Amino acid sequence: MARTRSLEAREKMLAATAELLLESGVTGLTIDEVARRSGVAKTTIYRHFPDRNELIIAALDGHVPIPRVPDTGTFREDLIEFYGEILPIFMSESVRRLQLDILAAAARDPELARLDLQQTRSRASALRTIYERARERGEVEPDVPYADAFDYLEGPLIVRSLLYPPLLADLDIELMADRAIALLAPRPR
Amino acid sequence: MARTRSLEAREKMLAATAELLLESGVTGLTIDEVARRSGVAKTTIYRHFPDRNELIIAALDGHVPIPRVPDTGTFREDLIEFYGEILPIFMSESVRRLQLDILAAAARDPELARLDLQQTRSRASALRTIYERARERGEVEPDVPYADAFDYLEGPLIVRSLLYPPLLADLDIELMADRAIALLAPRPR
DNA sequence: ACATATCGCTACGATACCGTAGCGTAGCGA
DNA sequence: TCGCTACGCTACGGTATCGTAGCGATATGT
Repeated sequence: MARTRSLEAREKMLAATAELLLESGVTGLTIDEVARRSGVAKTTIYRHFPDRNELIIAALDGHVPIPRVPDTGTFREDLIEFYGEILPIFMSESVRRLQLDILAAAARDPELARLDLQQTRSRASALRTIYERARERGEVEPDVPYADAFDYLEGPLIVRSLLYPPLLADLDIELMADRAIALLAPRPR
Repeated sequence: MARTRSLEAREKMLAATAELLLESGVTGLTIDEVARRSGVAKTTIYRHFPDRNELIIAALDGHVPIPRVPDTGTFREDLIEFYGEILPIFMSESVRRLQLDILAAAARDPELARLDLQQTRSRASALRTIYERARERGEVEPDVPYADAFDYLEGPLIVRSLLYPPLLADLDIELMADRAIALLAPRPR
C-alpha cells in the first residue's frame, strides 16, 4: 500500500485548514482556498473527507489546545497559574474570532455543535479539576453548583474576550482569582 | 410627492429583514430572500439601501430592545428588576443566535462593528446607570473600575447565554445580585 | 520491474448570491 | 386630468462555491 503520500497530503490539507480557520473562520473557509494554499488538489481533499464540515472538524480535532492542569497545593496559586496560561490564548484576536465563529456556526449547524462542545469542554475540564481539588481541601463552599463557580472563575475572561477584547489587557489575574475565591469561600457555620 | 408607498415598502422590507436576521443570522441573510418574504422587489430594496450591510444596520437600528432603568432606591432591588427584564431576552434561542452572529460578523467586518457596539452599549448603559446610582449612595466600593463591576454584574448571564444556554434556566437572579453586591461592597476602612 | 494506490490537473454541472438595467405600471399630488 | 415618482418584474453579467468526472502521472511496496 502507498500510505506515505496519503498521509503527507492529509497533513498538509489539515494544516492549511487550521490556518485558514483562524483567518477566515468557519463560515469563510472554502475548500478551494484550502486546496490553493496547501498545494493539495481539491479532488484529493474530497477523497479524504466527504464534505466541508468533516474537514473542519478533523482539522480542529488536533488543534484544540489542552491547558496544563496546575497542582500547586492551593486554590489561589492554581488559579493564577491557570489564568496565566490561558490568558494569552484569549488575547489572540484570531483565536477570538474563531471562537465566536465556532459558537455562531454551532448555534445553527447541529453537526458543528459537537465541535463547539469539545472546544470548550477541554478547557473547562482543567478548571474543573482545579476546583474539585480545592473543594476536597475544603477551600470552597462544598455545595455550590459548579456552573455557578464557573461563572465567576472564568466569566471575566470570557466576557472580555468575546465582548470587549481591549479590556482583556486590563484584567488583573490575581485580583480575579481573589474575587472568585472570596465568592466561593466556605461559609462559617 | 408620493411618499406613502415608499414608506410602506421600506417598512415591509425592514420587517422582513429583522425577521430573517433572527432566523438566518447576519451571514445567512440574503437580499433575494428579503425580497421574497417582504413582497418588495429586490430592485426596490437596492433603491433604498446601497448594499446588504446598510440594510442590516437599518433593520437593527429600530429593533434593539432598550431595557427600562429601574430606580427602586436600593442596588439590590434595581439589579433584580433589571435581571428580571433582560433574562427573558437572553433566554430566546433566536436572540442568542443573532447575538453570536453579530459578534462574529463584527469581528471580521469593521462596517458591522458599529452595529455590535450599539447592540451591547444600549443594554450596558442601563446597567451602568444602576451602578452609578449605587455608587452615589455609597453602596459600592467607589474606586472599582466599571469594567470589573460589569464582569460580575452581567457576566454570569453572558457566559451562560453564549456558552451554555441550558444553564440559563438554573440562574438564580437574587443569588446573582447578592454575589455581585458582596464583591462590590465598600471595604471597611 | 510491475501492479496498484494515490495524487494532480482541468473541466464541468449545479447553485446561490450580488448588484444592475430596462421597461412597463400604478399611485399620489397639483 | 396630468405628470412625476416609486414600484414590480424579468432578465442579466459576474463571481464564488460546492462537489464530481475523467485522465494521465507518480510514488510505493512486492
